[in-house]
Amino acid sequence: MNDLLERVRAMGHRLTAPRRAVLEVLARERAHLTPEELHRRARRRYPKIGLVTVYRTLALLERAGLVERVHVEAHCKSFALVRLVGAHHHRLICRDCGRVEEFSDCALESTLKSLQKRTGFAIESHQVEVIGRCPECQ
Amino acid sequence: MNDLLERVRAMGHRLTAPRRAVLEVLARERAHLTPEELHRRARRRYPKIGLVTVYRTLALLERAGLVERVHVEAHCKSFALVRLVGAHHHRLICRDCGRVEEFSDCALESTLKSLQKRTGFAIESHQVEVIGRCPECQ
DNA sequence: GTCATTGCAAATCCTTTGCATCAGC
DNA sequence: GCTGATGCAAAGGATTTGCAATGAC
Repeated sequence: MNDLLERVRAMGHRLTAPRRAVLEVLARERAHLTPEELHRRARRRYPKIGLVTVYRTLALLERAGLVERVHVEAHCKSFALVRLVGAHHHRLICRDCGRVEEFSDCALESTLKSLQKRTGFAIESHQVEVIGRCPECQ
Repeated sequence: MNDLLERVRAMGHRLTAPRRAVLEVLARERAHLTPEELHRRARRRYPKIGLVTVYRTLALLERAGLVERVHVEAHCKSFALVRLVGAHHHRLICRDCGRVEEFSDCALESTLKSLQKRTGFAIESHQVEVIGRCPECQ
């Protein structure tokens, strides 16, 4: 949590109460949340916070690479904190509670290499999302 | 193309001119398109078609599993035809022209097995998206 | 002829912007 | 105190809905 705050500050941004509230919610809940859900929860910590600020904070955190969109739901409206910061990472998501676990060992290298050979594409990146049910929800 | 039309009809839906137009565009362009782009292109085949019908057709095709959302862009607004129908499949997408290639050999079985063991999640599905530049765009 | 489908307009969301005020540093 | 950040209201987009007219079967 403190490292998150430090990161925001290090990028030259101010550490304001609304930003703290959003980051605290994201860090505490290990799930992906829509801006609306995030707003509702952040309000419990800082009642004055407006939905607009949540949007702006998410945009800031996304630019900073601290938060990413999750693609399980139809419209991809929710966000989750990036934990394996900076590193190559993917997500394992509980379809019931939305809980997010990260992992980095996707073992796709050889698959990508043969794809590249077969299609002629110059492969630049990839994303994996695994859906399941977490131990608690089973 | 004809198999697509047959599928729609087989599900008990009517084969109307607007639906043909949308399917033709999706089948011809090997890329992902937003509802708006799709509308613009479909209009060339059937000028009366409204944007609303494009939305409704996409919803129908998505329910039928013939079309899926693509997640490259920030808001996941675009759709692409599913080619390896029914089968397990993933996408290789050109970041410049949006062209989509499908593949099914992701070789993730052992990765998922060990993930499942490590996290206790009951894994149900996964999706992979690979981004790169196609031969033409390089 | 029947009933699903369409197009239009309007409603409804979701997200972004403009602007005066506020608060970190 | 300077300047970035906030909240509010309003604008802007995207998507959905209501309804009468149309067209597939």
